[in-house]
Amino acid sequence: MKEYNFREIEKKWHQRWVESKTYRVVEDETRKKFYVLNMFPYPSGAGLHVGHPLGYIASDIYARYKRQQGYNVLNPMGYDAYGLPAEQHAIKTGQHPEISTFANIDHYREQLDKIGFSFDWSREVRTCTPDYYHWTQWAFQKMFNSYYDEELQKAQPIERLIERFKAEGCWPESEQEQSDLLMNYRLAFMGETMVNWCPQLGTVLANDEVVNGVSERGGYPVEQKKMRQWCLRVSAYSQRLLDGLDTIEWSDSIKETQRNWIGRSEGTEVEIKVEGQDVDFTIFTTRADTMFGVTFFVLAPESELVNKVTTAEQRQGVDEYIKYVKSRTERERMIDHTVTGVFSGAYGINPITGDKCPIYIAEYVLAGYGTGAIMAVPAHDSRDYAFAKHFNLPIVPLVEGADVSEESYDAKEGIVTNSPVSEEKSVLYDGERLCLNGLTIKEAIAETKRFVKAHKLGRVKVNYRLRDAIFSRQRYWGEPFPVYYKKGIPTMIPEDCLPVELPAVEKFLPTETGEPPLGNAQIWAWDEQNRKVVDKSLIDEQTVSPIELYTMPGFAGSSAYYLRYMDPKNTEALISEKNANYWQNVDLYVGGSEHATGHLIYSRFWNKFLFDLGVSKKEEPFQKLINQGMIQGWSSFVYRLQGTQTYVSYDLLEVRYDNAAKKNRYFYNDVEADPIYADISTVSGNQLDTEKLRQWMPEFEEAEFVLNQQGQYIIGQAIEKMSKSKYNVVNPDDICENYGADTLRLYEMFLGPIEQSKPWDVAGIDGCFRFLKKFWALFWDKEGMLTVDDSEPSADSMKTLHKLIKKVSADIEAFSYNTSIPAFMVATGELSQQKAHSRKVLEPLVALIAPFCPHIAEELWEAIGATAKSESVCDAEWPAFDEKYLVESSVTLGVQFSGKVRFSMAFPADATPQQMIDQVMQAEESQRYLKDKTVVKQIAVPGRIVNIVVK
RNA sequence: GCCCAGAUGGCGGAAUCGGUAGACGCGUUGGUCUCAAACACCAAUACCGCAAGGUGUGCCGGUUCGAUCCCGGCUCUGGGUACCA
Repeated sequence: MKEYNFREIEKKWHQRWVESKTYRVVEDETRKKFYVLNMFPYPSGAGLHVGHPLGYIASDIYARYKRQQGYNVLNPMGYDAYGLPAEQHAIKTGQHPEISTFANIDHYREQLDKIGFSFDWSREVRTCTPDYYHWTQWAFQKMFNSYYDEELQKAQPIERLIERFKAEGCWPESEQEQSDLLMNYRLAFMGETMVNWCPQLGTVLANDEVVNGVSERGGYPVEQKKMRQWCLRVSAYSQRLLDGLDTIEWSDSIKETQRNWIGRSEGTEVEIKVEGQDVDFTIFTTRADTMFGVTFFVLAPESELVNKVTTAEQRQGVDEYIKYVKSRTERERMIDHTVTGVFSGAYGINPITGDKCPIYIAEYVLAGYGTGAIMAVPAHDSRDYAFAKHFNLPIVPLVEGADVSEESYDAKEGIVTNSPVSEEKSVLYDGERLCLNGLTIKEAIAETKRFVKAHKLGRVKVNYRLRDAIFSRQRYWGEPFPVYYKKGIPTMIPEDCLPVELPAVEKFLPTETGEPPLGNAQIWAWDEQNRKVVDKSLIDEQTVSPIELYTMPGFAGSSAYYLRYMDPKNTEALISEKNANYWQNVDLYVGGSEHATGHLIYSRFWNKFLFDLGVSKKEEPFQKLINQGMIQGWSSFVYRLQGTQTYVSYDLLEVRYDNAAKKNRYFYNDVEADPIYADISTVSGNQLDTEKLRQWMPEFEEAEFVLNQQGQYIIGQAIEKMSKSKYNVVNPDDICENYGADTLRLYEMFLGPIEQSKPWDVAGIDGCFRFLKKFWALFWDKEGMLTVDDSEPSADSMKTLHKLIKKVSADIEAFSYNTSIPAFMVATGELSQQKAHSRKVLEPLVALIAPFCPHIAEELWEAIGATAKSESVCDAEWPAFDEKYLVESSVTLGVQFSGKVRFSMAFPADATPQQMIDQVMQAEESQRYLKDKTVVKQIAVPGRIVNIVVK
């Protein structure tokens, strides 16, 4: 038999695809488009691991399938090339980050090419190249020059706002004041905001880059700091970001995550007067029904009101408290929820009851949400309750039957009472008093809103948790801002001078004076007259001004890359009108769910802005989203006795659970052993190759091992995310080498549902490889000659084929690849049994497997001299399903007695229920189940079941 | 705490409409081939039982002729989020 020589086959077709530009995509108005996209990778030094291709393979199968259906499929790939690891590598080695980044990209490309993707590499983008970040800078400038018009609910040119200010007579004289005024409206603006400052990384971080109070990358502590930063007014789009979720096909869980992140809450703002002072403040509440239960007010420590309100006697205490709050890191605040706070000395007046209530300052109220001030209702809010108990403040229950002696009653269910307790406790407004007694909580909220609105005590307000994104970073390896400071006023470098290229620097660390790394750049000033970047020494504060030293964050370049693929070489625009109209938006986007509150929010925001500008043609960038699960790695541990070079086999250790640290600790003769990662290459099964470990890293050279009785060193194992630092990365290269790309593709899909995370396990890979060999064998006889002929296929073969077409088509549409591979296996077995050699069966079979295993498909397509006109199987028509081949004359069904299946029986396909029942009642097998029994009921559903209920 | 998803053999996982639970692969066992091993191929494989038969989709209950699937109540696991008023 002709051998399945995958190495030769795959090499041949990789060359062929490159030579004949098989995957080049050209806009073609006569064909329907389909846009498939993968989240582009960050090219890390560790290279591609087996987790990366999971999503790429899934989308490649879909792309190839759509292409065989006749769609013009755009399936591009590129690199998210700016990032912290490259910068840190540069700091360590002094080598420019571009060098390591490009080297990593080359390595990625080499690995990707082995797997046989149908990417159109002519459209590759890299976020760090000037021709790409030109348009990142351009979009930033557009945002700077736009504001969000609340009436039109869309972005508008800032000039319109200026005209309006002029018309209303509130346009200031000085340039500085004009700039300050507009900064409150621009979609990209400079703001003095509390930022997540990471001292170790020397930069600010966005909310989604902070996880559990430490930086996502590196895990360094993060503190709150007030800084002037570039921000994007993402919050302006809150409602549209929320509404858009209903129009896209994403998983419920990721939509829900985004809804929570946007955090819309409808509530009421109420104005509170401070007793004896000419100050009021506004509180926000979603529980307007509890106005009668307010016993104190609380301000956030960062609130500007704190200073105004604090009385002289309390000044010292308040100052000390503020100092204490500032000293706490984000992390400490998150972990430690002990009640802290201080009395300001002032009292606020409850406009509904007329009561005066003390105003406290406490860190449990956040400055960034609502108005930074709350009314506290300890009876019905657990946080207020804890605070009231701690400071001995009164607790007034307002819901019938609510017992608040032990804890607050937070539920929004029940009948309102005590509201008001008496007439004196309710202020008269225009002859009306608010009275909520007897209403449900829902009704009471609505009634209070009406009352507050009617008597101008406040307003109904919708708040969003979503914050504006901080858009500057104190780093080198990012997009430079196309901004200079003319007399201190941020000014845009003219659009036609873009891109402003990242300048060269000697050192990638911040300067000695604490400026960001770009402070090291000598040629970094803007000459207005000559319209170019010049040496800093020329700065004269007239026509030559300093350029921004910040760079843009990681999400800048990744927010609109999908648009650039539509027209990657365009030097005049981000995309041409023609290409934008043709490709519209991404039909299928594949990537990890970990981007739910980062990239996938920023991208939607960015696209909505470009949509308002008319550049993007669809309001939502990604119509359908599939989140591939993570492929986890098996991490291996060896256990080193503390203070020694002795490593003890896992099975000899005593494991104790440390409740305080919430982790296991290991002991050998009461000496503690620390788990240390060992590289998976030093391990086979659960045993360590001690020699390999000694050679792996110098720190193990002197290692001594305590082995178990069998003379083995057993390792500890854990399933974790694949990561370089855990030494559990399995790369796809070895699999390609040993089994071929087609087997790898098949196996990764066969592993389980695409959206599910699962540990990498090579155990089943042989099964996939065997299948491909069997599939290959369908086409050749013992002498290695083709067996394909032009004979008429048997009915059985046609049935097998069409069953397969139906199953595979439905599976691909549903991204359920793991179930279509078994279908191929079964069909292959059947066709082999049937000795099917007819071209009419085998040719469609090759077309069916092409999306999964393109190499073997191409080879067979060529070998059998496919009659279909397409040169490459990539363009082979997707076989049409025909029901007629599946029509059966009889149907075999399970026969149930009292709901229990007893035997199976063949029925004519067109039998009526009565005929089926009759047939069962007369059947010999039935008699034993009918004996001595009474028939209670007879049910038959054609094609489904027969059930005879007996007693 | 809140939100979301899930729980099926020794393992990964099928069952897409409420109708024969366990497809397919791995593993295991037996066999063929071989001097032998590997490869390959064939057969068996949910559990208990010699068998007839019985029990089985995390647990308890419900709806139904019939429930892995629908409803109510739990338990556990994974993920997200967390002073958001």
